[in-house]
Amino acid sequence: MDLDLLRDEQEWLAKQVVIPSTPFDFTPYDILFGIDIQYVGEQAFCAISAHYFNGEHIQTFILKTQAGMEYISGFFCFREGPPVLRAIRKILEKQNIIPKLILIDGHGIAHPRQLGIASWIGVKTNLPSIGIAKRPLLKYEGTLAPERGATIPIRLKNKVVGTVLRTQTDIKPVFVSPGYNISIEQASDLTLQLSPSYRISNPIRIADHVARAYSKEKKVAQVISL
DNA sequence: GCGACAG
DNA sequence: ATCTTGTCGC
Repeated sequence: MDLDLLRDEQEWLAKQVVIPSTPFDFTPYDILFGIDIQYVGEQAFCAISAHYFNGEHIQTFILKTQAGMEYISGFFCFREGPPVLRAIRKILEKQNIIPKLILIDGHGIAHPRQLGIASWIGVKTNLPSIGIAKRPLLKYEGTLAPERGATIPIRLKNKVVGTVLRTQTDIKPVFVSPGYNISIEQASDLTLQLSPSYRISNPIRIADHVARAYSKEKKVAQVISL
């Protein structure tokens, strides 16, 4: 695998990433997607959970497809991106559902080359996206207060690129960064809103659950196969 | 050279 | 991410 070439590709795509400084006005009945993948070897089970911005669950979709390549830290977008893109395109054309925002496991611009999986998806689809990771990729300073809603910034070369966010009191935080076309602050605010009960946001949590079940050959009611 | 390393 | 046992809690 030619990592130098993939690095060039990431740097090229990073130039196309737009991060506004002001929030966008979403409507309670705009639609967002929560996305997660489970792997069995190179088989990828991609689940997409559709929700309204008020949090209400609409529908869940599943697609079994091939991983983009092996996993290499820092190059996750090339493994997870292609399967996700296939699933999104199938929903757009076959289900006629168009999201206003995408939430995905992993980082956005809080990445050494500012091109995590969320940014890759955002650039490829031209849709606003947020990356929410369970572990940091960049070092950060400071101590996070124990209460739900507490935040501290994540910096890259003295520039703020994301937020350490505590979604539940006394529970480990998550690491939020914009993927594409959404502000750092709104990315954090929306993530908190969409995480009413658990550490992981509901849309991603449901996608994780469905992808996990299908990766183990188990069926889940009310899931649409793409 | 050594350690660290999203999912 | 996956590999794995017991265990705590709703």
